[in-house]
Amino acid sequence: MVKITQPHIDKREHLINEAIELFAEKGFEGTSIRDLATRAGVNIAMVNYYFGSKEKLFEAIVAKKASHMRGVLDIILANKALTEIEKLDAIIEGYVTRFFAYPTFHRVLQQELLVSSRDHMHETIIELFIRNTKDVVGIIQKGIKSGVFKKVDPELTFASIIGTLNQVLSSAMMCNKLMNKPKDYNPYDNPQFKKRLITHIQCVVHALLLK
Amino acid sequence: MVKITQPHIDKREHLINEAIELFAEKGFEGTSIRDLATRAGVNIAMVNYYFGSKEKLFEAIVAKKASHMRGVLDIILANKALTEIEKLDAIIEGYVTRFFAYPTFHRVLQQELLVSSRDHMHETIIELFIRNTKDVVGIIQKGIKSGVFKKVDPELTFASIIGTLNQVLSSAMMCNKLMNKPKDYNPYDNPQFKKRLITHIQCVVHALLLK
DNA sequence: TTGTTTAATTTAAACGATTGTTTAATTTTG
DNA sequence: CAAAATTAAACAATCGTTTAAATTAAACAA
Repeated sequence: MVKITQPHIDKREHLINEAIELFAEKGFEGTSIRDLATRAGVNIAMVNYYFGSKEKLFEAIVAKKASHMRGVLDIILANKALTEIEKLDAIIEGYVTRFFAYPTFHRVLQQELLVSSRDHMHETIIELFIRNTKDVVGIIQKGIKSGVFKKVDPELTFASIIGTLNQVLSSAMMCNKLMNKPKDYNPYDNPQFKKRLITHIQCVVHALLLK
Repeated sequence: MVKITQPHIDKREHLINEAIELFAEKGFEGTSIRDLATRAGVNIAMVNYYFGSKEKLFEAIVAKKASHMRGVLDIILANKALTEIEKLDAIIEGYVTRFFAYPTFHRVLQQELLVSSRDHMHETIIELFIRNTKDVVGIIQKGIKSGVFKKVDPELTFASIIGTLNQVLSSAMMCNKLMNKPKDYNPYDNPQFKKRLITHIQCVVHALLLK
C-alpha cells in the first residue's frame, strides 16, 4: 500500500516551516489555523496538540530560527586574525547570506517588529536585535578609537546595514520591478543579486568608515 | 448646553486618523472594527457607512496620505539651482521630516509592503515606491554620467537611504533601548534625534557618492 | 420666524461566517 | 495492551457586515 502523505521526519518542524511561509505572506493574524492545517496536510487540532496555541507556535518559530546569527557573530568576533573592517565585511556577508537563505522567516520577524501588540514576542525579538547591534557597534567604536575609522554614528551605521538588507527583503515584487524580472520571480534565489547586495553594503560601510 | 462629544469637523478624517494609530500598533488584521469604533467614539456601523468596508477604509488611508512625498520630490526635482548632491540632501531631509511627522502611518505602509495577501493594496503601495525610486535613481545616474559621482549601485543606494529610515522607524522601543530612553518615550518627537538621522544618512550618501 | 418634508446620520440589534481551542472517540505506534 | 498520534465534531467568542428603526440636520414654502 502506498502512503499518501509525505514521510515527515518531524511533523513539528514541518508545521513550523509551513507556518513561516504563511505568516510571511498573510501575517500572523491574517493566517488561520485552518489555513495552516490545510497547507501542511494535517488536522486542525494538530497545531494545538504540538504547540499548545497559535501564539506558542509563533514563539516556537522564533526560538528555533532566530538565534542563528548569534553563532555567526560569535565566530567572527572571536577571530583575532581579522581587522575591524574585515570583521564588518564578514558580518555583512553573514547577514545577507542568512537573510537570503530564509527570506520568509526574516519577513515574519520584521512584521513582528512593526506590530507591537504581542508584547512578549515584540520584546524577545528586540532583545535579539539589540545584542547583535551592540556587538557591531562595539567593533565600529573600537575602530574609531584606534583611529582606523572615521568618526561616524555607530548605531545608525548598523541601522544602515540592516536597513538596506531589510528594505531589499521586504518586498520581492519591488525587487523584481527594479530588476525588470517577472512578477513571480524569486530574487532571493539569484546569487548574482545576492553578491550585488553584499558588495553594495560593504561599499557603503567602506566609504563611510575608511579614511 | 455643553456638547459632550468632541466637535469633529470631519468624522471621516477622525476615523482615518484613529485607524492609522490602531493599524500601526496591531496591524490591519489585528484591528477589529469594534476596536476602532470604540477608540474613535462612534458606532460600529459607522465605518461601513463612511467607507463601505474595512478594506476600503484602508484604501482611503493610503489615498489620503501616501502621495505627499510626490509633491516634495517634484519641487526638488524642478529646482534647477540645485546640484545633484544638493538634491539628494534635500530629498533625504524631506523623507526624514515626513516620516517623523507621521511615523505611525509609514509603519502601516511598511506592514502592507511586507504582507502581500491584499494584492491590490500591495501593488498600489509598490507603485508609489517605484515612482519615487526611479526619480532618485535618475539623479544618481545623472551624477555618475557627468562624473560628479562615483560609480555606485543606484537602486541599492536608494534602498540604503529608505532602508536606514525604515529601520529606525520600525520600532520605537528599539530606538529607545539604543538611546537609553524610557520604554514609553517617543523618539520621533525628538528634534535632535531627527537631526542626527538626517546627518547620518547624508553622510552615508556623501561618502558613497562624492569623490 | 414657523411647521413640514426630505435626506443624512446614528443607533442597537442581529446576521452568517470564521476564529482559536477543546473534546471525546478513534487509529496508529511501540 | 498502553501511549501517542490523529480525527471529526462541537465549543464559545469574535469577526465584518447588514438591517431597520430612531434621531438629527437640511431644505423649503408659508
